[in-house]
Amino acid sequence: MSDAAPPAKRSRRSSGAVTLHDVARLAGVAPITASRALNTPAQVSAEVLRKVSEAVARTGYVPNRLAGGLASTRSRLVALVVPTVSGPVFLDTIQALTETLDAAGYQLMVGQAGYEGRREDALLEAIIGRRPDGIVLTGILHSDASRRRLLASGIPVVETWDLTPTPLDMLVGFSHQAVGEAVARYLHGRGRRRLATLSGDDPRATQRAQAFARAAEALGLPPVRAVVVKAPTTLQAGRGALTALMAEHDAPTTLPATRRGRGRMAGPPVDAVFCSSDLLALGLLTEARMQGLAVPDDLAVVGFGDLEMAAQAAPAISSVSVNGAGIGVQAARFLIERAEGRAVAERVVDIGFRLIERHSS
Amino acid sequence: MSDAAPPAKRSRRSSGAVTLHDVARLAGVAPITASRALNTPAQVSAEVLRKVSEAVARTGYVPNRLAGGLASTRSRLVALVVPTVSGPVFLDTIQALTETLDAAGYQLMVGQAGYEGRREDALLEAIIGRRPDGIVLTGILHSDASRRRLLASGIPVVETWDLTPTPLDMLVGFSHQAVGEAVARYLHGRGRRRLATLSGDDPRATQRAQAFARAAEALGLPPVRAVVVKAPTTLQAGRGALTALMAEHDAPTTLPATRRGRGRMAGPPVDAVFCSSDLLALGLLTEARMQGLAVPDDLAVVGFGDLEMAAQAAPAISSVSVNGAGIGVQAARFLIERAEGRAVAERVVDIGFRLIERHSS
DNA sequence: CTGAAAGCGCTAACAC
DNA sequence: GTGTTAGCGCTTTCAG
Repeated sequence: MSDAAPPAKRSRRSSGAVTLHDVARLAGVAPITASRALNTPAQVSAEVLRKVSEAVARTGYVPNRLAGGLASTRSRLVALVVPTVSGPVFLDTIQALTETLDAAGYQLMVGQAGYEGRREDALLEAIIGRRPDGIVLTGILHSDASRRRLLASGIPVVETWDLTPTPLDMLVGFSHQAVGEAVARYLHGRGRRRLATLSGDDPRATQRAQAFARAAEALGLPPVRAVVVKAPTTLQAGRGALTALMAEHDAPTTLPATRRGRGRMAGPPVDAVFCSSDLLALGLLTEARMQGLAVPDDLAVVGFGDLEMAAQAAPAISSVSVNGAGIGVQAARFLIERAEGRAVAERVVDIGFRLIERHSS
Repeated sequence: MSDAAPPAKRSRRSSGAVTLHDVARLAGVAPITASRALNTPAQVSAEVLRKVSEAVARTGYVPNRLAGGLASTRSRLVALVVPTVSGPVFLDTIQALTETLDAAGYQLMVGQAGYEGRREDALLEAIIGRRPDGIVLTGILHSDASRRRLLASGIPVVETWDLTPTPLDMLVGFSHQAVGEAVARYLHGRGRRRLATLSGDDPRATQRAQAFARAAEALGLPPVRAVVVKAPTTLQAGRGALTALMAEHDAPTTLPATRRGRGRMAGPPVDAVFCSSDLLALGLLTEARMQGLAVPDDLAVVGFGDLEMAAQAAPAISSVSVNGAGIGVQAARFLIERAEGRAVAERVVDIGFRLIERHSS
């Protein structure tokens, strides 16, 4: 551009950092050639490759991915939306996601939507603005506005940790309904009759608890007592919930009022609890022991998430195990495939779950 | 540009998304005016503001932050480097960081460096390439090459969770040495004489353990037995370590060989253990109880991190509490100040720690 | 295999 | 208050 007469007025800002131009000049090639040496080394002669590498090393050049992303419409960035990072549940997924993406040259951006769903729209706008090559959602999307926005953006999306017949795009998760049913059948099979749930108030925990209650009813069991605590769940909440669970008066249930009170038996009102997290389960178990309730004899406890602490507790806590890392790996693969332009054949993966039986039930 | 004759050949790619141009055209103003309406509404007439807002709403326009960042050299992105997200220790910091940044309109990008320090350089390059407005490091930086790179990039940096006389830039943390000393003095004051450490092999845990051992020596206590496990620490590792800690033969210590064996007394070889995490402490405590060792009578246990589980364990575990959220908030503030162009007066904040005494010691 | 030109979508500098 | 112009640093397109 400025090649001839005027002293090439160094206008405007310029971050001051080394650019591809500088590298190219030092290597004695055109900028585009330097670019190719870095991005598609196969397309360039050995000689050029050597000179460019040397220039990069000498200058400490670090490519500006903002510029690259703008020019190529590929940001090599993947965004993740979690309710909060402070729950241990999604940690394995985050870890696996980061590692798998990283191995393919992508970075992960994490956003917290909170459990209220309040910030979801704002967060999504911030994410879309960065033009990520993919978005991973934990759970399925609530707001309709957000759904439309996402669809309009054309960015590949993976919903995770849930299953729905109407996925936005791609999906890797499992059925919370199936979990609730499996646990109910299991406890029934172990001779438990007075079932209860202790759940955080997030949508997925609620789904499990409701399916659990329905399955219990189908098995001919009395109404399931349901105690709900605020998400994210804590040990403390688990401890505090014992009283509510064991109270003699009728606790709120998910069944119609006409059925309440039917089929009550003598003895403690509850002989098995399905908790929506291992944290709740451990808290409950701790408190039960302190109050002289025998686990599992008086009370069976089943958790969810299969955290290390569930296995290491005394007694060891039965729990529903989900392959969180597997979800992360699969989600990353989906996105990478798409980013590389390959079409994804199977867009939905049910990763399943396992009920791990331990001493608490 | 193309205003006259040729049919303005719609060249090249164009992501297809709505751009500021489209919004401006619809609102009947120049692009820069639309830009101002969005970014600095005070500089624009009410009439223009209304028309632009309407155009944005109608088109579903989401600004391309890649382009904005490139043009303004402000990406509104902050990068965080953690060893791994799978440890609960930094979760509060991540949470607080995300929230504080978010409130100011910044996004957080998370990178995992691993505990090996192997990936650190590559990760840093990936981060610098995104031209974030700030970088938060957990711990202080090891590799010299990385230090130079970071310095050269000119990006504001906050080191956290540690203290050093030679910070790279800004710093918010606490002294691990002071922690080790405080715990040693505390246990000595409680009448414990045969001290031990159980630590992950990360640099900060090692620092605490070594300071603990030196302080014990200064107090005239026998050599401190040191058991080291691989980071990240787990409950399992804590359980497994009991045997090594209680073995009668000499375990490796951090003191010279000539001092070993001096001052040995009758009874169990160890009567107090300082663990580098609450996970280790809880595992140790669980195993001790199973083997019939009374806590705290036979064995005092102190953890680190003050996780909820420490307080909720039975017996409740004494622990060193660090204000992880405070670290996150302060780090975010530092970076925001810098990004807004304000100079940061005090560049180092010692956030301190508290030893929480509970039943385990 | 290498290069020149054009422009991704936005904002900093000046004008008016 | 608003517009014009010129890039930010890179990569695509098209030509050798």
